[in-house]
Amino acid sequence: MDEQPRLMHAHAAVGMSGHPGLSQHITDNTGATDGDGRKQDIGDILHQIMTITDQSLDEAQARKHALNCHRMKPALFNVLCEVKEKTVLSIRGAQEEESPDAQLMRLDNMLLAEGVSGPEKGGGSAAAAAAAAASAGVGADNSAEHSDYRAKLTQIRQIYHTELEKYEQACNEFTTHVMNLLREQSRTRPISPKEIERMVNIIHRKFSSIQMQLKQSTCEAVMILRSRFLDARRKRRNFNKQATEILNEYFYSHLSNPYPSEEAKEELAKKCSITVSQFSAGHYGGIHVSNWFGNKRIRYKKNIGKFQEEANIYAARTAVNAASVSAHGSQANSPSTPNSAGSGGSFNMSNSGDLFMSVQSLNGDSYQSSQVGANVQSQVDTLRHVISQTGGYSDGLAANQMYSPQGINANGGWQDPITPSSVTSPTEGPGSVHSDTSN
DNA sequence: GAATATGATTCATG
DNA sequence: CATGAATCATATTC
Repeated sequence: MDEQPRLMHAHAAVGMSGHPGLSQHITDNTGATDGDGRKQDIGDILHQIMTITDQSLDEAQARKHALNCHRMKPALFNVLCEVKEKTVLSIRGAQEEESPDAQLMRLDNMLLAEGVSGPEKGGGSAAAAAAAAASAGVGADNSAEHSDYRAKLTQIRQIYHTELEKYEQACNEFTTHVMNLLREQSRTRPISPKEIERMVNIIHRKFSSIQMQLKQSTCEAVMILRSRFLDARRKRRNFNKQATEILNEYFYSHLSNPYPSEEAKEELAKKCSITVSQFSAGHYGGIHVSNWFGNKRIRYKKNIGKFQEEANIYAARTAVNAASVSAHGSQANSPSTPNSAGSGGSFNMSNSGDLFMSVQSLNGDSYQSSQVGANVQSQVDTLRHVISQTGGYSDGLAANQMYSPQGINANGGWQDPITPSSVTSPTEGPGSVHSDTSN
């Protein structure tokens, strides 16, 4: 393929030689002699070609037609062909690969992840939402909370798609137009299919760069939208009363082991979100419940006294529930163990109360054993609370005593449930309470 | 507007 | 990876 250019020098020379006399021989050329006439002819043609862009459309059409029919046309065409081939050769190879490919990929991925591009709303929304959620690192929240977000996203998606379509259409139109033009021109000047293809490629590249801009701005819009909503989500929104009550209920009725399983969390989340009204509807997920329990545990432990009242309240409530559920057994109204009242204030204080020892061991068992144990434990917790309430509620000294967090550590409450052996009285002084509750 | 409550996040740990 | 602990940042309260 590289050998061709050799032949062209001659022709090129002819073409070149025509130029100098170009402007002089515009007059008629009909009866010219061989040498002079041809030269003049060529000059004329070339001139016409050169000036064709300056003419009006009709004129140009007419001229074009005239040129096409000219007897010199095939020869000139050949010349052009060869010159072209040469230039094409030099042009070829300058096809740089697209560098913005990576970026485009990123944009595409993001759009896909955001659910902007990709499958349409219908079946795709779930996957899109999942992808979005996954990318956001936020659990699978329900859609209620995000309806606004969804709506805006849909809006963006629509704009994006219409624009994309528009671009696509424009691109196609333009491409076909150019192709037609080139095809038609290929009768006049040499245009290889490959060249047309190249042209189309160029056009496509141009349009794809436009598309990239579109994608970029779409991404931006989505980012802004999301950041806004993410911020909104990040902003603290308190659980409403019902939810906190539900959570507290669970917490205090499982005080000795306030670690809800995944299912329990889910259930709690569901329960909360169901009983919840408007603004935070659907804002509950396992994550929130986990957060809540995490915070609750640590804060409870940090300052048990502060939560005492609350504990009593919820304990009583759940006790009532438990009672109603489990036939009887709510004779807790009779605080048979006054001793336990004091320690009862702090459930963890595991003083020397036999009851608590047994309870603890019970707990220890229940950790490993099946749900039966859990149930029993729950009941035990409840009862404990009731006891503490009925017994220790009146005297404030209980509240004072329960400040000692040693109870938790001592009886291993949450920390080391499996080894109740640590129940043995702690050597640690009660003074450790105020370790750093300064917050 | 400071003080407190509280949900979320981050980081270390086992 | 779930949890505890510390911390952040906002909401609520006074």
